[in-house]
Amino acid sequence: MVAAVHEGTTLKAKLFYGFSDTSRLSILEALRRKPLNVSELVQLTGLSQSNVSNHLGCLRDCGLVSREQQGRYVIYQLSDPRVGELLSLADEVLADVAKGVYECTRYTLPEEQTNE
Amino acid sequence: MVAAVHEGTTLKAKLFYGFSDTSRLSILEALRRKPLNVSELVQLTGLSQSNVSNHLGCLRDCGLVSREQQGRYVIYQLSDPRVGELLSLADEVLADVAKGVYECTRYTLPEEQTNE
DNA sequence: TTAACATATCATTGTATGCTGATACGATGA
DNA sequence: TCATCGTATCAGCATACAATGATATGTTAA
Repeated sequence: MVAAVHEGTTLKAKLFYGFSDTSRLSILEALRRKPLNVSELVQLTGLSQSNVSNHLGCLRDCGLVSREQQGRYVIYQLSDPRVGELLSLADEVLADVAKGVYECTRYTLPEEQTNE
Repeated sequence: MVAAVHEGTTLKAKLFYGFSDTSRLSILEALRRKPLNVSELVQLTGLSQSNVSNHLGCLRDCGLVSREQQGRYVIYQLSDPRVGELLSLADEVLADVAKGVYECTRYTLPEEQTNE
């Protein structure tokens, strides 16, 4: 390991990493529509409470979502509209590249769950 | 695990995962400027040949880069201009959110390598 | 065919991290 | 204060995957 990895590259990798997990993506997609508290997110995503909380902590640390306490609820929302834009652009790219991604066997699909 | 994870979400996660590694990002950033063969990428990124080849295989499987054999060289290039756009948009988002991502301790920084 | 170069693949290993269950913390209302 | 609800944190486990080194495949030229 000798090469220069721009600081920017490291940051970008971390940013993308925030989006690279189905659980976190589900959370972000949900928040894209409107702010939600943790319980609502648990309901919508079907993830465990601790799991959601963990991912929220991570997303918050990275500045992708912001947090506001309201009574005993904590409301989360996207901290920047461009977070949503990134998701949209990804959708567009996927519209063309989807087949490739779909067939990509290098990463493990967490088993296709195509209900909804 | 009961909840529905849209197929689209899974795909998006995989797409982002392609961008979530400094090695792959370095490769993509390099290809963003112009098509390159593997040896050039090895040189530019400082990664080992097998490592670069592995990542290229992954990026290719996912449809993010395309491959063209030219004599004994294999030229790689971004398969879609929007791949570059995603990188640009990420840069923009980072311009505002960078501090947060930088200080995000949930993910391990592969030790800051800020030379270049 | 053989040598030399370019790229791809494979097995292995270490590590990072997602998930779970239990528990702690915090806020509200009785 | 106590009970309850909502959220956060922690330890442990299982697993995915990045990196390495060795080797295989493929291409060109002599």
